[in-house]
Amino acid sequence: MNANKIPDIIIGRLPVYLRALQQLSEKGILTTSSQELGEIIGISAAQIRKDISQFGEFGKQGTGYSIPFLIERLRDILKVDRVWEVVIIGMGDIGHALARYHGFSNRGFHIKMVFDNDPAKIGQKAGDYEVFDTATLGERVKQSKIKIAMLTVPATSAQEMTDHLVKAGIKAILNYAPISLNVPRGVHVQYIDPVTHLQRMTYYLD
Amino acid sequence: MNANKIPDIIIGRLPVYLRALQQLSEKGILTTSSQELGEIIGISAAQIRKDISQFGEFGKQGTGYSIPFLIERLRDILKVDRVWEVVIIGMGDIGHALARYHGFSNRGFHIKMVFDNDPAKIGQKAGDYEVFDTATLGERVKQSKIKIAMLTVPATSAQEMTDHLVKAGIKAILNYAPISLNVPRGVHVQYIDPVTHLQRMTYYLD
DNA sequence: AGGACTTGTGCCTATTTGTACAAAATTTCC
DNA sequence: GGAAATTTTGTACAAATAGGCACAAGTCCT
Repeated sequence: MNANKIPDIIIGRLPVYLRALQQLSEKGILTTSSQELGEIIGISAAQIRKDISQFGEFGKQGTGYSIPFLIERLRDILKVDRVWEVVIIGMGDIGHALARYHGFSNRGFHIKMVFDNDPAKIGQKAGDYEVFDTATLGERVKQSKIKIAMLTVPATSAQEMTDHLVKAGIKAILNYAPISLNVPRGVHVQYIDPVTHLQRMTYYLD
Repeated sequence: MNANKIPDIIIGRLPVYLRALQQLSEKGILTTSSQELGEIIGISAAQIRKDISQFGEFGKQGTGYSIPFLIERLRDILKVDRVWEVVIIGMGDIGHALARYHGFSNRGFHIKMVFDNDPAKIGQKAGDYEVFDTATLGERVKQSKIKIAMLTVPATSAQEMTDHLVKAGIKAILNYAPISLNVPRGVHVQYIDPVTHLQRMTYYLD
């Protein structure tokens, strides 16, 4: 409803809402309620209503939310109403898997270039991409004004590559290396480490 | 200090602490402080002290924390002082990458079996593993009493596979499919979807 | 002995979540 | 056809949770 500062915890839930909405949309469903959405996602209906109402009154009493409209609003809010170009650093198994993944294009992202430092890989194909030398990373990223990187290098070189990326103007890093990255303010990092995710669950097992 | 209920948000930070400590340990460093740890991870020192103090008085004033001791305590708390057997469902690119990843064994996990439903893959090798038919998943998982699964199948079959896994006694699922899973109480799910992670960051970009 | 560090925690503040209800829209049922 | 029941939102208020500050009390080093 207002342009106040939105808590990051709410921002983190919006992509999940969006994903569920697009899934409903693909089934041809046109409206939903906070109740239904909450059951799909596993979040309370009140929380969903409150999160969404931070940005405007998108629902209608008695009816719920128009799915196409809410998708449009969320894509706008999250700035994925456009296509973001992304680079991948590191063409190991994971980088390769990401390069071949077809789930990016219809959700706001396009892989533009991929890099590795292994001479045996440079110049070869990974998915549809020619693998570039990481030595050329700074210049290529700067020139193309790309803001987002996926980092799939070994932990030992992750910080070094991060420094290069930051210097080249990257503002968002999706880090697959099992290490905490040090970045200046204004650069965002998200972590994907299967082991930390698993360890978070073992606490609750017998 | 007490055996109260520990908030999940704290549990979620412990694996990150553990990872940083093991990294320091590999460098041969024997002690650290909440200050130093906080700078590495990007969390306030007070929060780290408070989190750790939930489980006991592991530090020493003036000195900080013994890294080997704190690692031991965290591994105990998170129950990764043992080795958990894990199955992977889905031998696409990501499942294959996980099957070949060598970062599990020294952090508490061991991949025991891998599955796919594609006749062209069943019986073949994926990493060091023979790919089993998902049709045999229920029986094999039940028999080996495995509690943890990594789910790397397409979104369209993720819920169906989840139901099989739950029925077979799986209590923790690391889900790579871009879909929210419906599971009964007592079954834990962690989500890894690169797109939702990316979308969480685009909000902050220009 | 004194100074520099560092923990664990009490207290306070901020953030986050839950509850409940008026108001609006739709559906049901006579 | 219209009244009553049902559904659902958005929000005010309350409760619960999480995080920051600051300091007494140890510990180490010189």
